[in-house]
Amino acid sequence: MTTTIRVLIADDQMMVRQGFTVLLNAEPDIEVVGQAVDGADAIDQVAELAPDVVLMDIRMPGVGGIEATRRLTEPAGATVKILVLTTFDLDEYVYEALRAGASGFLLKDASADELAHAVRVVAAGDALLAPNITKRLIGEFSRVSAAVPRGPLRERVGDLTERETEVLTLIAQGLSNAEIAARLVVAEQTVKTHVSRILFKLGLRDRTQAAVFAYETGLVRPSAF
Amino acid sequence: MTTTIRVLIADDQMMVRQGFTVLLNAEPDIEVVGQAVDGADAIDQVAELAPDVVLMDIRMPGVGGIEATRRLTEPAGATVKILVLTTFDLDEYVYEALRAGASGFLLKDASADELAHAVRVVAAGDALLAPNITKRLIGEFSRVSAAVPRGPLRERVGDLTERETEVLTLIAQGLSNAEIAARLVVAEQTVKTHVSRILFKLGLRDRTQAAVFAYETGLVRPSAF
DNA sequence: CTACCCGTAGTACCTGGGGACTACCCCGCG
DNA sequence: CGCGGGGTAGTCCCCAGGTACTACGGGTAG
Repeated sequence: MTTTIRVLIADDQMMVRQGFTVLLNAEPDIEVVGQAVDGADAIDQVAELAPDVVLMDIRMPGVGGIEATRRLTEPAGATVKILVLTTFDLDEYVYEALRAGASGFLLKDASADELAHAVRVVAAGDALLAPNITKRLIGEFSRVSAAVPRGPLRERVGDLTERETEVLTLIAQGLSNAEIAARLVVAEQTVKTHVSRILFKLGLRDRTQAAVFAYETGLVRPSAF
Repeated sequence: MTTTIRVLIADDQMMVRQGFTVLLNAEPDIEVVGQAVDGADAIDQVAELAPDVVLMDIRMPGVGGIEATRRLTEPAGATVKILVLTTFDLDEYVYEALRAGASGFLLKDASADELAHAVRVVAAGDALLAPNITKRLIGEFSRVSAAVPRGPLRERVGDLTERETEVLTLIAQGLSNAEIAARLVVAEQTVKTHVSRILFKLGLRDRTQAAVFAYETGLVRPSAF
């Protein structure tokens, strides 16, 4: 914590690299230990210099910033934090970068203070986004994870026993009775009994409706989106 | 930008209200115009005072902060921004608050500077989260939306013809072949042909898996409620 | 102690769903 | 002009899935 934060700057434009280097070296607790001109170079230099934080531009020739971020954060033992910097705040970039493992996302018009603060935050293991990006992320998050299942349907799930609920979730994964039986280590007929009771209790006709029911009530959720 | 930012503070603890009031009134561009002791009070005062930003505590007697946030942001014409403040940063609170429409989420241990900065950010229409919360949100976002966005599954839907896609969505609503036939005004056998081709093209076994597929790829979505 | 629920499992039966064909019509494209 | 793909539809066949009914051991609420 008391040691200086070692930073690597990856950007294809020399002016940008030098500008940020000057800005950051002005901070007593931050030291720019290297510069990289593209993604491949960044990966090499990270291996060599072991910086704490990489300031990563997205638009770079050859291996881009997002791909480089992915490769730097992919390995299990990776400890380097990536702070993505870009001129544009296109949604795609942001989401891709975050999925790639970036700890932060700033626009290049950020002030020197903000930049230094961001470096400290990500070095501490936290994350930081430019305010308008945070807003979009929240919006996206809400859109994706909204749909709180609290309807009358949801209630009916409560009528099912624990075992029946278990079977229902397996039905909702597309498993056949035989597969469910194998999974639960019971006879197939037992599964059929459960299935029948589930359908009866929920007032459904067949397993397909049961699967739909499971999704609609939020018992199971789409693993993506 | 030039006008002062009008802030309402909603917290059941008087000490907290007064503390924040003093802190914020020290800022030249921020003015605390009112205080509320619980969610219901906050809703009333917002209607009366029309503040730009509400500092909202989550734990309050009666109508809690999250419910109050929901009611304040629900109406289409709502312009007030909610900045949620809490002592604890439990995940559930954060996600619920963001879904409820909050623009920001800070811990009460934030510095005066951070608080004032946060008020300005949300007043400007952007969003802001405490760093460690940002980190968790990013993690959650990645987890939720990373899985299969551009995966092989999504592509495969493209192989289906228009009619087949139509049939698939009906399958995913739990309809039987006969019902689908009636809906599309064709013979049941025609539906069976479509279903067979759908299963073949998608590499699935039965209509239940097809329904699951439809949900997983986002072709159909849980209708919420 | 009795009654009930849950999970288990069996037998017998019926049908909707799905596979494997074949076939026709229409339309757009080379 | 012929060819191919999409949508339609038919036949034959088989089985997974679902219904109905019975049954039994274990747990627990009354």
